[in-house]
Amino acid sequence: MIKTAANKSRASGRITLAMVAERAGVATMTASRAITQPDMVSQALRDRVEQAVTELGYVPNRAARALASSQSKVIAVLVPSLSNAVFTEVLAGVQDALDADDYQILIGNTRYSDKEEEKLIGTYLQSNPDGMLLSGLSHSPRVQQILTNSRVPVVSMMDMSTDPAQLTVGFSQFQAGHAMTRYLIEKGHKRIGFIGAQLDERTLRRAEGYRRAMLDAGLADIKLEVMVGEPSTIALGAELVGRMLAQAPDCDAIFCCNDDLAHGAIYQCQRRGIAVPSQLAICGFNDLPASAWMNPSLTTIGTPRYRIGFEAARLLRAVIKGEQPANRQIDLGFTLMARESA
Amino acid sequence: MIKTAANKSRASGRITLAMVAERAGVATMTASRAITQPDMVSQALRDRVEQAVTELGYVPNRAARALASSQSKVIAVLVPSLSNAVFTEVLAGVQDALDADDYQILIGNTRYSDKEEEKLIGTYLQSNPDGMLLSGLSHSPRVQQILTNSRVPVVSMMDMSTDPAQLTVGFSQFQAGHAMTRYLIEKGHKRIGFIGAQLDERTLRRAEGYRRAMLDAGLADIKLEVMVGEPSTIALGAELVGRMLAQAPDCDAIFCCNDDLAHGAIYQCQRRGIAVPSQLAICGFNDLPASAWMNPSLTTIGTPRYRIGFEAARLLRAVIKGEQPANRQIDLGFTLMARESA
DNA sequence: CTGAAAGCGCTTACAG
DNA sequence: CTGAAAGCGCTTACAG
Repeated sequence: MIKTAANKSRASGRITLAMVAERAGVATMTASRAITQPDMVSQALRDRVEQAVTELGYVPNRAARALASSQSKVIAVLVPSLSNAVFTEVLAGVQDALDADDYQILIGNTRYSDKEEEKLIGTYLQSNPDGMLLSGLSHSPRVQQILTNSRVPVVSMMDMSTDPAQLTVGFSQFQAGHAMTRYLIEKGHKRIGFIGAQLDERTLRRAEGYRRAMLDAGLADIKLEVMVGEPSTIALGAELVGRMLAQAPDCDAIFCCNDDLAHGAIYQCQRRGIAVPSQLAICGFNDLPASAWMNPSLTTIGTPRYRIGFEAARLLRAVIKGEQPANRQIDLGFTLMARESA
Repeated sequence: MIKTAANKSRASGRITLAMVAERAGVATMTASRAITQPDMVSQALRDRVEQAVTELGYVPNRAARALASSQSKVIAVLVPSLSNAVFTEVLAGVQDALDADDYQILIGNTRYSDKEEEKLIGTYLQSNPDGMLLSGLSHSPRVQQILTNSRVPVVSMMDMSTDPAQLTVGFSQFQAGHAMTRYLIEKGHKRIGFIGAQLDERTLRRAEGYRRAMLDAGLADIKLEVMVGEPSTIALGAELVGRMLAQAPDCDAIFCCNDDLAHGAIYQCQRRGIAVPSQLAICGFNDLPASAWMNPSLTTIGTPRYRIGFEAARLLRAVIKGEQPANRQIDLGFTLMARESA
């Protein structure tokens, strides 16, 4: 029967469990168990199956397993960027947390686009994932609808949610933006600018924190904001510091919404002969590796992105296993790194 | 029959093609065709199926499709690092090249480990990928064996191969290392150090290029090499420039095997009051974004990593489709970026 | 501990 | 252009 199957035109040519079973002289079922639940098979048969597996070079077919068990062992992770070190560290945390569990991790890059996110979620849903890890809290209505219908467990990463039902791991982007602004105010700065790019939800929340602090201190001025939708780069930071200075020449400190922009701002100041921090204080957000090393070193917010990925994956795994997590919202906090630039 | 199926305990609860077909009043086959080969179905039936799909919110089951068609529509990509911008750009190229083709891209991070690579390839083979994209030419014998047995098409990225049978997209790491060293020699430097970290195959090939040039110029000296297995970081570059200077105090130029190390070296020189390039010339490899902007700007080798990913994916796609590529080895070259630091 | 039967949700191959 | 049957390679649910 196995041989006939192999002769039929639809056979893939791969070694199948049935072939392994035949070689080991057991039923397919037993071969299956010997591989996936070895404890339930006698030592003797287990050995014979293992040997057949080795001799034949058997590789299980994941599609067949997924179809039969309706368990895909797939976890999809969506991040808005792969060129941003923040998210590659999130991914590293996710991978480390799931490493031993035989999960297949599907990494999706939404490129900061709701459309891309929708497309990726649609594609990934075809793989019937056991769970999903999403970046951010804000998703298009369609995405929310699709997610609800699919009944796939979802954990949101990066920011804290106000909805207690939502599973979330991150820190408050608003509070971090507020804390950095308070730091600059307490240093005696009065004309504190904010440079924001990409304008993703995290940047917008940081800007809200900045505005809250400026308003409360009576320092708010719309001229002190430079917001652009382009992706954050060093080159853009260099350009925007110029724009800020043109727009608010008396600006004495700039809070950049991330370190890339801040690096560009500092390099630009160096070229223009603007002393940092004495003439212009500059700070960033995320604490990338270069920030501690450059001269002047960069004052910034340290963010726990590796741990966000790690804890989010643990939380998702627990939920997939049917556990009721004690804490559905995990706030990992942030750290203000006061250095030379501000 | 469909209803009974839904009542059986093994049903997943998902909407199936059979349900769509029933709703549209056609056979499952026709529903299948209406979705995957719409041209082969009459307008009337196609519309009815489409409507049923929408009403039911049908999502195709990829595992079932893969199993029935023995076509996974999966392409696996293995890179040694996700924190290294070089490889995230390679991935961006791969994604862009495959974007329209409905391929599912499996991204694997080998962390510069042969063991991890072996493990990932084993896992990915379970998904019966249509093709694989690998970083580098050097793989463990076991991996080569597994790959050969699997008969999965493979394209190697990053370096050029001497084996004409191998599908390869990249540039010569050896020649690039050689060119940078020649540049420093022609600038009049005599005591040119080489700093290498991670010691992956690309770094080793660059070092060989350096040695060849030094040897030919009669400048070779083992004291001028600092090679360590740790991952490349800015912090490590800062440390190793100190080690180089301790080991070869008369060193007048340093070729760092990548930009991260070079950045660290420059920052360290700034802190120690060593003038770059007048006292010590420093150059790197890869031309990361910061390299053009920092002060002094970094002399380095520009590498076409986005295009490597893009062209490698195109080549793989062509091979999967059964085409005979005109060129099995695509050399994308490199560019020496002469700037302020050397 | 072991196995024969049925089924997971699709597509292939063949007819009509 | 349309469809009934069989099969992809595994696991579940039941028996023994």
